[in-house]
Amino acid sequence: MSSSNISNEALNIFRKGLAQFITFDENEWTEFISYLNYKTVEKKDHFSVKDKVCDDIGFIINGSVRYYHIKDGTEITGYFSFENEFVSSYKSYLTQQPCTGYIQALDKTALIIISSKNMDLMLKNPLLAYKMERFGRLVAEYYICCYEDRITSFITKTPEERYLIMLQTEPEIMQRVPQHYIANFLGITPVSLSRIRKRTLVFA
Amino acid sequence: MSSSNISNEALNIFRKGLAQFITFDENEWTEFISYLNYKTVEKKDHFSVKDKVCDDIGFIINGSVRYYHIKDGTEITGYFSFENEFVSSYKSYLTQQPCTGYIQALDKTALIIISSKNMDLMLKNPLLAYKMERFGRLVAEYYICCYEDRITSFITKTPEERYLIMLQTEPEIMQRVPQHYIANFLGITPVSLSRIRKRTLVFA
DNA sequence: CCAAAACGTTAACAAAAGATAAGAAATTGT
DNA sequence: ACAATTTCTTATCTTTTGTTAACGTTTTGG
Repeated sequence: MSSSNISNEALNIFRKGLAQFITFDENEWTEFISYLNYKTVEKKDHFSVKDKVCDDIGFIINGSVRYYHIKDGTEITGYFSFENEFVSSYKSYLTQQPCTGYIQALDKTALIIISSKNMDLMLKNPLLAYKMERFGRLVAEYYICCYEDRITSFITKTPEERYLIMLQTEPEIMQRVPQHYIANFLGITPVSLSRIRKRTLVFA
Repeated sequence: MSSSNISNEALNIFRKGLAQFITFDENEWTEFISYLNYKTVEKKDHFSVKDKVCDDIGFIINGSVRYYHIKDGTEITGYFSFENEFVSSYKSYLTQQPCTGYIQALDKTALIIISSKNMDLMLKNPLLAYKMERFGRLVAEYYICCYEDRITSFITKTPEERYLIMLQTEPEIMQRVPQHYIANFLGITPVSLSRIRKRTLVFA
């Protein structure tokens, strides 16, 4: 894991990615980027670890990560993040409580980082406060929608249905991550997913 | 379903409930409450219905509601809200897309309502905009934490474990809500929950 | 390039959950 | 108070999933 200055290329990618939520004028942008850091995480290294507070929210410039828990000595992968997405152990970041799981890079991953300290400073900086509150609101609302869908699928769908839906709605994830992580994500074992695949005979 | 003016008692309950997220000075409060409505929903009536946009977010003064989907003609209850909690079909409210499910009162329920139109107006009202952005952020972040926990439990726990944890962490819900709704909430059938209860022999 | 590790499939068996139906118990509405 | 409805349990049977282990393939790391 290394930190350094941020390239203009990375900043431009970030600015485009943020446009989904908020845009800055030049004054604001200049101020905003003074609060950012840059970090790279080598493949298999960890972005955050269990029992430590996750102090950072990251925006992935390139690479990918998974979030996993350990249960009975076995890793269980709960979600993934890819380029142009945020990654954090949100509950830990937001509440400053220790993480219950790990975030690990699946590839060498480059991120722009907003530390919780810098986020707090921006929320107190008159030039940025309003926009950062709004930014935080819109990002949180975006994730609420994602999470709501996911919970609904656990409640109303069978594992097989969740798999078939995922094939259609998230073909990218299906191709980029190992199948046993997908199984965890769907809430089943890798063996069970292999059987579902054989049963449904839908190979994308 | 009826609307009317809001009693001071209800407003005080609301103000206390909001204090978890945000406080208002008297000027702000006077302005804020001019955007609120009051509504009662009779037992078994609906707060929001499938295929219509959920235009309201409600704060429950008293009563309770459940959120359910219909799958193959059967109702599947996804969550509950009680006194001093918010209720909405959040994704529909936030994105202005039609609901995928129903929100129904379990008892006669009284709510203070923030319509999405009034929320938009407050977000444009200079006296309130900043605080409402912040309020929205904090509420959304609160729900992200709840949802994250729930997804993690679907990924890492068995139905039996989820039941036992729920007994400990949400005894209130267990007592107030019919068991077959709890089963849905846990992601299993009512018959299966009955078996788990027999197996574990833990009756609160 | 080779050994080790990781990954996916399959099989066999056990455990759990789903589906359906029947009946008891509790609640509700009139 | 009592009939109707809802709720919970139980039983039976089927389907699915979990568990463990074996095996072949692919990928990884030196």
